[in-house]
Amino acid sequence: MAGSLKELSELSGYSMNTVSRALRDEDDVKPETKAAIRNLAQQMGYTPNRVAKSLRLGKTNTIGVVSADSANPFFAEVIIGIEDAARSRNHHMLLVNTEEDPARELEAIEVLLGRQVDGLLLIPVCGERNNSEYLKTLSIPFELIGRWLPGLEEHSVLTDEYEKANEITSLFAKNGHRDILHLSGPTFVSGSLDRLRGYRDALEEAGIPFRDNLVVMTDGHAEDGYHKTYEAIQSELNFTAIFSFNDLVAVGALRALKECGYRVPKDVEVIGFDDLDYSRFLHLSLSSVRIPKQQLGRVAFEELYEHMRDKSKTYGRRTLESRIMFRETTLFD
Amino acid sequence: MAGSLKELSELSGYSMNTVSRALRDEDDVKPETKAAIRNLAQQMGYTPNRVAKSLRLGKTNTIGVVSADSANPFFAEVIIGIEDAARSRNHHMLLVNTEEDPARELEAIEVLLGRQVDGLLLIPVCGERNNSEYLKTLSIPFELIGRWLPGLEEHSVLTDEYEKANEITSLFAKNGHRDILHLSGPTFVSGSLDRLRGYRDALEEAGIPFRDNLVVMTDGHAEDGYHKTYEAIQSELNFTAIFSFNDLVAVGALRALKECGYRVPKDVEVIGFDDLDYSRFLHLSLSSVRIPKQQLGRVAFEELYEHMRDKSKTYGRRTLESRIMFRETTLFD
DNA sequence: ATGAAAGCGCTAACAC
DNA sequence: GTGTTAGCGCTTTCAT
Repeated sequence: MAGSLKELSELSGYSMNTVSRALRDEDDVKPETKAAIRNLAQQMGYTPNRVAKSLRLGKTNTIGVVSADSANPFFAEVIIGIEDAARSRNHHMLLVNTEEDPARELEAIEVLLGRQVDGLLLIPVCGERNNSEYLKTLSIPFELIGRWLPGLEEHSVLTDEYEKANEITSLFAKNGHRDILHLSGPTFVSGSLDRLRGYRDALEEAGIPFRDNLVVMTDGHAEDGYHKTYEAIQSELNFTAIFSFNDLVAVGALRALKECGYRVPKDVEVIGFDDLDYSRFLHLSLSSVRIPKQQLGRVAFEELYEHMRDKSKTYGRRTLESRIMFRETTLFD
Repeated sequence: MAGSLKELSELSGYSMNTVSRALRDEDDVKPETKAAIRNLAQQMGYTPNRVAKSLRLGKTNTIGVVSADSANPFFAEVIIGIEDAARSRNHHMLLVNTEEDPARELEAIEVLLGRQVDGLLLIPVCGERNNSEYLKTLSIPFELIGRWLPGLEEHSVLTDEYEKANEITSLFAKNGHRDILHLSGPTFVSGSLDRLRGYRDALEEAGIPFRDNLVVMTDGHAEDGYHKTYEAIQSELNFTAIFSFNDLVAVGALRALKECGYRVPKDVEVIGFDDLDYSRFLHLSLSSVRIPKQQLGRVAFEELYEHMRDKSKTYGRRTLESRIMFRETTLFD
């Protein structure tokens, strides 16, 4: 396997330079020479060493992807989109997970820089101890996906979460609901805030007083959705509709409702967010907001790619549109 | 940012060699020298260039991960496990997706080799047109995860799928079921075969004749599970139990059963496979086989790591144990 | 159309 | 303890 230009040079009788140019199909090499060299290369199964190339060129054709939560099916889809776009641009992806830990995120970025990635795509850790200040000092291009960081809004590719949260809540209100439980996401995720704001503003617009205890924070997973809903019911918190931070939490909530004898959507209407693949096939197909997950990844990469090609390009926020899917857990359509 | 040893050398007055050794904390450098150099490095925010290091050392501390289906929550978990183990060994991961396409897989491996990865972890495409012959010619270590390839069994880290499939089917049989529908996985996934064999052998052991039409192939996703189950019911295929290839398919099946008026588990018992996170929280918590997904990834990496350290080490198959979780979609326990 | 030589940033072998 | 030198495999001037 492998081999090197030097080896090819010795075997072919041509200089390393000519061999290099021939293999890269430059056009100032005589066709016959080119053919001979390429033949030889093929024969000995030569594979160019991209590490050497990267060192020489000061460019690795590699991006770093720093994900806060890649077990989440939502981000798994986003990452597929990134990979897809990267591949079509001849780039690769070093993937690092942070488990929502800012220290790990910082470390990840540093080590990726050492590895000379050409750009960075992050699903960043939000909340108090975020790395926005550090990110601002970076000398390579970077984009944030599905989340935003104060002062770095222009670096984000987002969706219309506020608008959809607002719309959902407004619809509930129009349908006569006054006690709408919001199973919110963790505060360290910026989307939680956007969705909460949408909820809150919609209530205000509908003239319904906002009530603290109708917002119950979850960690964004099914298990917590289940427990928090269960507890809410036990504590005799009355509600007739649930706007859930995401589908996972909604699945847990549906389970708790069922165990407590509530019928969906008759007694309680439920809507999720994200629209995961299987949500449509649940016992009650789940109403949700369809976010273009793969596209989020693709757009983020393309945006990053632009900045890698033109370092002077200015950043601008991108917002993709999502769509509310009305299914069996809600009554309206 | 960045800088280089040369720069540090000039600024500090020491030779590049000394600088290099100081930064790597070798012990034949005078403590004061070391301190001075490290200080300076810190000051100017020096980050060692790992690309240059890789070239020099002929070692990248990077593994290639070739996944056939990383949108699948099952493999998403596996990949978390890989990443976790890799990180603790100071390795990184180039992730490439193949979408079950052997041509893409081949291309992925080739380009990863060009990138000088030290080892390869694959969730390989199985079936007719697989790349097992090519894999055999590889000069770097590799491991297959959760799937096997003929002639490369020793390179796999697997779970006891056959045994659990057998056990499940036997339990159904003991419970009096004679018409057990198996929603099988696609033939291009080796696990489909193992699970099917387990089903088949169990029937034989129980003296129940195997019937072709009780095995319905799916693509492993919820949507197909739904459609295939729906069709099976419409075609008046009688069955009183379903052994599903995985949880996703089972979710689809549960939906179809509900739409057709069957009650689970009274009319039809259902069991899945894999035990995804949210399966416990479905309307009916799903009985399933809990596969240690992250551990699968971790063990595979450790196995690979051993081989990267000692190229002469012989390969041996690893089989991890899974566990059947009895929940509400089945009657036995 | 082809070749010679330099250099990307690093580490290792060998000297002193 | 520290310095000198060579070289990993590649591309890029600059000659010829």
